[in-house]
Amino acid sequence: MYSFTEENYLKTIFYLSIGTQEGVSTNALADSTNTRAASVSDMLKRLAEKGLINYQKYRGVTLTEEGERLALLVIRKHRLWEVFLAEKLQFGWDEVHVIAEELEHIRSERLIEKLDAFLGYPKFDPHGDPIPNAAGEMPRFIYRKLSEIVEGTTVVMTGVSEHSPAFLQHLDKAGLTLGCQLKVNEISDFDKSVSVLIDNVRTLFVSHEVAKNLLVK
Amino acid sequence: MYSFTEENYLKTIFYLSIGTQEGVSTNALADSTNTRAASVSDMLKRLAEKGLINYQKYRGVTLTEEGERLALLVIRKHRLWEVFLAEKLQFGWDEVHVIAEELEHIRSERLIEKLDAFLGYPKFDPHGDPIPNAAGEMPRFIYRKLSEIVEGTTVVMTGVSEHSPAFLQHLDKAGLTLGCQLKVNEISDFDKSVSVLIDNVRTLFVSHEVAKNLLVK
DNA sequence: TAATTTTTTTAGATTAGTCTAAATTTTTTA
DNA sequence: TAAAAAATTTAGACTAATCTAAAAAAATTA
Ligand SMILES: [Mn+2]
Ligand SMILES: [Mn+2]
Ligand SMILES: [Mn+2]
Ligand SMILES: [Mn+2]
Repeated sequence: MYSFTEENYLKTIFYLSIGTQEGVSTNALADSTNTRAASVSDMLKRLAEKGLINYQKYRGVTLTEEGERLALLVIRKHRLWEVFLAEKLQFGWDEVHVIAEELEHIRSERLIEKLDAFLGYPKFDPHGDPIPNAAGEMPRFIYRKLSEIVEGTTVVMTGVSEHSPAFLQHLDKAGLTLGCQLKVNEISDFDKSVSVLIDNVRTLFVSHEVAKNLLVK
Repeated sequence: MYSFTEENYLKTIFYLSIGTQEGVSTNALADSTNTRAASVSDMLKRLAEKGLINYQKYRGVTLTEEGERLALLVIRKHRLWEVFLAEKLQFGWDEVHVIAEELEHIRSERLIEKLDAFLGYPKFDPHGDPIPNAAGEMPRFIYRKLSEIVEGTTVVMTGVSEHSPAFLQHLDKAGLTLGCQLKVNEISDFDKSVSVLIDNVRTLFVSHEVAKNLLVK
């Protein structure tokens, strides 16, 4: 059994490892976990001891196979609870993350398997992120950002790459939800803002900042 | 915000206080929390400091009003989660307690109010125990034990005073569930076992040990 | 490549919660 | 009511997770 803290470190290393081969740096971990580099060094020693990370002093860390499996099981629990909160308890997609941060540490395999069944074996969480399976495996989808789509193309909104309540509430106000159809009418030369036709019914201007964080397929 | 450990102590003091005016002893707490008396003494000092218990050295403890309110809020969460696990996830009433021991510490008022609504504002948990309200108030019902019912009387099973999986599984095997009607046919002079007519259809012999732990009205 | 800056690790403390062993207080017994 | 037993508290240590300050290593810059 691993502590909440250890599980959080594994999860953080997993997220910081995405899209890079290099090890995650001590400072990056200190930033993400709101601790100091010294505390991170201590924890890395312990996680290495337990065979969950590959760690050489001053060299950064990567997860071992077992470490990644554990990280993905925590992420599985996090995302399943988010689905529960959003679909069954009617929480907004901007509210579910903080609560799931606590629920993800509840230790009962049977609980999570039954929850999965109760939810109808969802494949994605409320933000469009894929849910790992019970073996700790997660399909990797490669989506493009709305900001990279050329004029005239029609795409579907499949996810977000920014999960802050402020951003998600902004999308709510704009009426941008997962699954909506987006036709890129025009991209402004001036500020790269995007004019999009939503679900063939209304036109919306999306700032480049927002477009960068909308994942589409 | 109080720690898991502090919440567990409050809950334990609450349960050990039931049916007595006297303070709860250090040893009783050590037994119930699987710690040593010395550890309990330490914790009692801290809880007293925070105004959650009335504590004088060597005299045992009682909860203050605030301490009792907090204990009842933890119990509220525990019992609501038990209802969720039993009714929505199809866990047996013998399985829900251990999982609820973890879930009861999730800190989100909105979560528990939404869970309450989702469950249809249940009044009792799967073992027949009443669920405190959001203000930390709990109705007190006084039920009798089946072992105290005189021959010829008909009663309804409303709860259990023993919550071990072994006992609950035993009741499952015997087909004794909350709400069933029990007519006391005969009480044995020899071993105090009770012959009961269940829901007017079948007769069952219930040992005194079991009868003592069945609450009826 | 030598000096400077940045990053990381070590050293030494702190806090919550726990322990064992010893001291103290209360309760029971004779 | 004094001695013995039981219950409780104190003393002193330990572990996990954190911190600040100092030392050491790596990376950058001149
Ligand atoms: Mn999340
Ligand atoms: Mn977490
Ligand atoms: Mn319970
Ligand atoms: Mn608990």
